[in-house]
Amino acid sequence: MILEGTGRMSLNSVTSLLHEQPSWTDGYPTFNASGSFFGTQWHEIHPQYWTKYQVWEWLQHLLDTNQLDATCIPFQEFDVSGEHLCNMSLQDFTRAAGTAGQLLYSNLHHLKWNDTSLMGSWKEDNYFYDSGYGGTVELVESKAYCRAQISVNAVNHQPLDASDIKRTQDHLPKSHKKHTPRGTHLWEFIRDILLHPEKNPGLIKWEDRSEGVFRFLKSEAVAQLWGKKKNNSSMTYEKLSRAMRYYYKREILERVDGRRLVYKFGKNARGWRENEN
DNA sequence: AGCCACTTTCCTGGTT
DNA sequence: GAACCAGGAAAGTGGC
Repeated sequence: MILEGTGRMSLNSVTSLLHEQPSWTDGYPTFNASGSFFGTQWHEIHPQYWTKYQVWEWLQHLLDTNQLDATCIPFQEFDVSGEHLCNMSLQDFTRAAGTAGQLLYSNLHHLKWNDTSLMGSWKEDNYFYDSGYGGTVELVESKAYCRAQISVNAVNHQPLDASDIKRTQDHLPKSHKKHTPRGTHLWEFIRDILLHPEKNPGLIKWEDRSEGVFRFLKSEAVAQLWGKKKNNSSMTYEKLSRAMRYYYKREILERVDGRRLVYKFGKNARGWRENEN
């Protein structure tokens, strides 16, 4: 699993995470054979024993697999251990995360009562949301879908199955079904690194946060991370940047002249603004 | 099977 | 000269 796009955490917790993870200190994540930062992945053990970081991973996994907007889950409300998490009531979840709290509660409930040895397959199978392509899905529609997922899930009190997915998709406008690749697109991958720099520090930074201007600090490291995500070990910044340039025409990115490694989000890029509703 | 969106790969030529 | 930028052309990939 590639660790991209995490939630917001307090500076203290981020600092403690950095201390917990020596391999992180070079500014570019390294992975052991299981692909985990800490040796044991969150889905391999009972939620009761999750560290704060694993709680965080679980939240991120829900966002990633369901292609939910990062604003759906307030990460700062979940700077807690697995034990604490398991003691939280539905009301606690709702208070912490609003409507998304029900989704979180249901998923956690499922994990708590299922054999952890089965979680690996569950983890792979519970991808029940494909985003629209190229950032053309309006955020409002995305949130409506998010609500649809939550309501279906809340009724069942278990992860959505294929029929749930079908049912939910049937309520979507036709445009949502046009092209629905799994996983994020390049611009979303870049956006998520920017939104959660604590996960991959020092790779890309905002130059002008409000204008959506950003700069690559370690261009080849970003390319390698992108390649890792796409299972392509020969990815280079040269090739990644070609894909970036194709975004100009689609207005997902705007050209920034004269500044090396600097790009700017365009009007068709979603989810990068601080208070995007 | 074929279309489509989205890259990926390769390239030439230009700029910093 | 290395690193980056611009964009054409074509191939590859995966969903539908």
